[in-house]
Amino acid sequence: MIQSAATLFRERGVEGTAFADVLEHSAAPRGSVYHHFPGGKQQLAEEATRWAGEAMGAGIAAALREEDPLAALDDFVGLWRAVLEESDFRAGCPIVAAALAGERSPGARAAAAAAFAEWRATLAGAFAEAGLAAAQAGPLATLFIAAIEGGIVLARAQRGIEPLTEVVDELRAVARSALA
Amino acid sequence: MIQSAATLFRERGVEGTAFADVLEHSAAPRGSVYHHFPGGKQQLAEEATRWAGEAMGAGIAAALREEDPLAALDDFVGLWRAVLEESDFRAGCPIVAAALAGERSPGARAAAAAAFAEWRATLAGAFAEAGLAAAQAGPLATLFIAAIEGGIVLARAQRGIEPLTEVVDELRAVARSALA
DNA sequence: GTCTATACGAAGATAGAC
DNA sequence: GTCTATCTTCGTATAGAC
Repeated sequence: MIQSAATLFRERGVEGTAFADVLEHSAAPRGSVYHHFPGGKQQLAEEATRWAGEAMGAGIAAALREEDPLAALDDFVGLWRAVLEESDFRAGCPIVAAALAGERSPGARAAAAAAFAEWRATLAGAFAEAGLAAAQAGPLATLFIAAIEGGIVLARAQRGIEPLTEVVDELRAVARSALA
Repeated sequence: MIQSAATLFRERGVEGTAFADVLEHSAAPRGSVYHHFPGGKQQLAEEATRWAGEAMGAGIAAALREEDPLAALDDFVGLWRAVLEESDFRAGCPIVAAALAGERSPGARAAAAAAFAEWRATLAGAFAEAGLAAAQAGPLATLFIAAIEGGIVLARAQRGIEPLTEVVDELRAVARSALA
């Protein structure tokens, strides 16, 4: 159910996703929602964001453990490319959706901030391991996350993969020159 | 009224903004809404997005006409910093909000794509004028837009300006080395 | 615990008077 | 053209039976 919520947040955003949609999508029992989520939609949004953030963070960490940052970047963007194209550019990042959720879901926003911070730390660690000074690894990690997320937004807007491709090509060049 | 809609989209997104909110914010006459916007909320969202996109595009073009890309970047981000801090990090980019609007506002999404494309062309032109090869100016412009928009999302999530500052510092370095 | 039914409010859209 | 009143739909949340 948390998983379903995260999936729907990708396409419709937090505000645009109704409780009934989540129930339908997850085929969960209708009557027990407020048993498991006494905090209502706020709580569901928060837990879904946290779950998605940690899942993606684990994926990032695993990739960076097995390969260098540049190879991981390619893999990661390949996944995004698949998500975008398979959804006809309707699906985006659930963490971005949560970050932009309004006052009605403050918990989701906080969970999004935590996810971004975790990703940044992981990526910065990998950059440092690859030889970058600590003071440079952090900001570079922020650039990577911001640019990729922004590239996904642009790709969704124009319903084409090119913006993300261009962003990643540029990031690759930046990382190469930074790590050189 | 279009202006009010764009303002509200910044904070609440397209789905999160109610018609009544726009009326209240703009102090516009209640009864004549469907006179001016027979297409309802879809039409309002589309026109507000187009208006905001053109206004921001004009600002970008004006800045790039008077100064070099690096100086314009600083000015532009200074404006964003003010918007973010004055709104306590609740306000973001209305074009991003429109890009993430669901199926219920396809016109807004299209207008967002047009805005991004226009900005990209303007910025790429400035990079070319500054001496960059045409084949490199376009992708670099995409990186700039994606990274800044992503930085704004990150800043809103963590309610702090640092992500945007870091992104811009990195972009400045990238542009310097590209234009060198 | 899970179900159905429903209360309550919000939001988009329309009707008809002025 | 602009107003008030209202219709309908939808969405969150709750109540009470099983």
